Amino acid sequence: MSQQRHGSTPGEPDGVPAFPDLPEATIARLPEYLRALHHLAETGAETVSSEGLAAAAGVNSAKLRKDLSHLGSYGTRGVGYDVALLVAQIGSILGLDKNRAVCLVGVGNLGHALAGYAGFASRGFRVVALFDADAKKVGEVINGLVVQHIDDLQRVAVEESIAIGVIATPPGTAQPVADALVAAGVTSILNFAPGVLSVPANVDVRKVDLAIELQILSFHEHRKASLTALPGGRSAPAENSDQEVVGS
Amino acid sequence: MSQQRHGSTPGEPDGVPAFPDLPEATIARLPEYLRALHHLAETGAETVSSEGLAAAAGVNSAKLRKDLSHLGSYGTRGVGYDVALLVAQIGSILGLDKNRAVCLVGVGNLGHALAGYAGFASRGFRVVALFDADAKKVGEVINGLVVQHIDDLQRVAVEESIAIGVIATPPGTAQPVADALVAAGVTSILNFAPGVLSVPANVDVRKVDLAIELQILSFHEHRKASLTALPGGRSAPAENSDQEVVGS
DNA sequence: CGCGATTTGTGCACGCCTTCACAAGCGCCT
DNA sequence: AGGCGCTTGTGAAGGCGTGCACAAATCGCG
Repeated sequence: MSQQRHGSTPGEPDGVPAFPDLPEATIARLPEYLRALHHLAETGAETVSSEGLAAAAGVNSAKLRKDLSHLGSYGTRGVGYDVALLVAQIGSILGLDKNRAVCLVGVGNLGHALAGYAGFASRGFRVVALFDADAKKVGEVINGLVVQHIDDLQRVAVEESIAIGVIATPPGTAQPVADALVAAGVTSILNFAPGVLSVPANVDVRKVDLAIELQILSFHEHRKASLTALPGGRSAPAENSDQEVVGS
Repeated sequence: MSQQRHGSTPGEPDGVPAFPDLPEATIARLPEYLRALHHLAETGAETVSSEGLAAAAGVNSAKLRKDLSHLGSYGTRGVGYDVALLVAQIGSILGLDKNRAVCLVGVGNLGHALAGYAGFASRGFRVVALFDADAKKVGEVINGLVVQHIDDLQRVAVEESIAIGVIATPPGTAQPVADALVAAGVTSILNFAPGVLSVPANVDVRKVDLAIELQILSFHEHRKASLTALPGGRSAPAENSDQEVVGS
């Protein structure tokens, strides 16, 4: 601290700088903090200690304090953090106050579910368009949105100024869809299709592969099975304590 | 190398030890390697170089070699890796040859899609049971499986020896469901509900939060927007090259 | 007004992971 | 048989992230 850090950066109209050098690991945890803070706010809490918020978010309290210190000094020593202030700050840093428009490509099994997922709207995202390559799906209404043909992607993306695209197509068509999204000006992609996408350097891609998650669990299952096979009896597990989350 | 490393560990009936000390980061990448290898095998490739496989999996070739070296010496210098052998080895290490039984709790929007997700069955997992607390959902048939009431979880889990459970319920019921899974003997949980689960130390939990992924993308979108606002004109992006995946 | 209790913010050390660079090994060609 | 090119496997260095432990700061109370 000793630095105020509250002023705005030149070129940034609103009061919060963009934090270009925030550690990636911290960024990945901010949404979790935000969720925990919202939950605390609903219970009427005015302030939280780092210990309390850390427990609610499932992390170490030292890590939480270090993460928040990167955003500036928003706590009061001896008291804790102001819940409402922190909610506003983190939301602003994540750019959630922009109410970002998102489009979804591929309304198959998974895409259908994503189109109706309530968790998106409740956290600052608006799904504004659905696309599919299958003519039989075009025209279908899902959650109040009409499925459009993928050929209309470019036009709609520009009209609605969509910057984030979600790919929920079969693996084979993921790459051409990504190319189309990039051509339409999308600069962030969330990909649910297995496989590696090739995109320009200025486009960010995050991948979610449901089968990979299960395979990682399977490995640990395999490991646990071979451990309990030999050593000095460990049938009854330790008492219920805190969470053990594997991997990242 | 210089060590053979191919023999089995005492207590491990089959030929592949459980690799208790495999780095977590390596484990998380093995499924991606496996997918790339399957793809290569379909195209008829007999062997792959680390460079080629790394490209197909979207990672650095040095990282790939170090990862594979942890599994033993399965490559031939001057030639590359035997695709079929590597597929078998990684599959075995991940425990995918066990054809693991998985149960899914919560057949709402997302759970419905997961129940029909083809990617599970094609990669060594069998969804053998669906549960829900809503009496109106019980009895419904999804993808050939009948939705059962959550109260039957314990009985069914034991009958089918289910070790992996997937939670796709609303946030509020995730913790009781996790408790029920643990009580039924499940030792690995894949959680799609936002929030922190508390489980015994011997149970592994992996979390997938779709909204968090979008929020991370939103941050980078925010950052990019404030960067292009000021500096020496960067409107046209760099040429299409390799992927830039943000975060982990 | 001063003091003690409490909690933040951070310097520091440790460990994990990544990346480079190269020696060791293998196959092929002559 | 020998040499040459190619590729693996790995030692070492650097960077990042985590967690401890403590100084600095704030509040409340006597």
